[in-house]
Amino acid sequence: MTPADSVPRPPERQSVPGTGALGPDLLAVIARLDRWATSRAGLEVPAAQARLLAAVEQIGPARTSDLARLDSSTQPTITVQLQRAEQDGWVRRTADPSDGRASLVELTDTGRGVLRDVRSARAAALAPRLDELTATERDVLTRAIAVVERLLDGS
Amino acid sequence: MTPADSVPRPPERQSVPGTGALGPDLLAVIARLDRWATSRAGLEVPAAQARLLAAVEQIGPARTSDLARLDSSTQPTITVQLQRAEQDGWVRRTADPSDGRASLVELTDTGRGVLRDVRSARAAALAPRLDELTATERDVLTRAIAVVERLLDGS
DNA sequence: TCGACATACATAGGACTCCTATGTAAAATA
DNA sequence: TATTTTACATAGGAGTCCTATGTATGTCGA
Repeated sequence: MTPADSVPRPPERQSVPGTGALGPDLLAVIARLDRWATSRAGLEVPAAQARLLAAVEQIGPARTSDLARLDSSTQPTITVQLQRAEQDGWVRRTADPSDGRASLVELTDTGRGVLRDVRSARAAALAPRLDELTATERDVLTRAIAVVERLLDGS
Repeated sequence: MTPADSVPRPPERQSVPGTGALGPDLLAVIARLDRWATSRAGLEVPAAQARLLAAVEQIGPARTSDLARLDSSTQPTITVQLQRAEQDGWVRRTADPSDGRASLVELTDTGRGVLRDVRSARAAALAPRLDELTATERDVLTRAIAVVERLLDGS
């Protein structure tokens, strides 16, 4: 019988012992940062379009449903966003030679340019604040990015 | 003279020397994480309402415009969200004794309960992935949260 | 080979988010 | 006290994103 057995425990105060409030804190702060940066970048490109372009760039010629999965979205949502992006000439769709139901989506040169512009607008919005951080703090952010990517790619 | 000094550097590849692609990378990954977590938490509470409750909790009895500023939002947006939250009994508004135009918003007990539930749902959504990380990785995230908070509070 | 089921995408409808423009009343100021 | 400013409310519209459902193609077993 270990001492722990005889000590009455207080009720569990966290549903997930070991991680504590890390999850909610992390989500709260990223939501704030997301809104902060979005409101400053003054993007002319709708956010969902920008995310779509980044997704297409990342997984190359891809199907609608693959893009939906990458973006934690749904197929109908991506279908509609793809229609807009195609109309704007930002992506190109070709029939999938191996599957008559599917099409493959890829960026056009225009789309690549738009994506580049979006990224530099975001960089510009955030840069002044990043410059005020210490090198150590920036390093923490860099490493955190890698951690979150690993967390997201877990499945 | 250190060896590093004698090594020819490649040309700057980013338009923001010193910060590199940190800004866009950071924003891209947090947007992904935000969507991922939101889609899994299966919240019954709309996201904007949850953010509002957290804001009210954070700055206590507060005015509409103070809440808007905290959330990088606008006064009309917060006004509407407050109306919903008040109808649901999540916040209470009292006249500001020192200013007839303003009212002070605070959480009700119900609102506090809702906020607690939202946080535990988010914690539960993220916990399995956080548990797969190493202690070092979780520590990086904890420190990154503090860094981002400092960055956001810069003004 | 044909029917049944699965898969990939399209369409429809609705809830939610959030902005700009503008109105109203109270406060502050000249 | 007249003017301007401030705090909040209202209106309208663009965007986001989901579930439900329809259609066509692919796949598989009888």
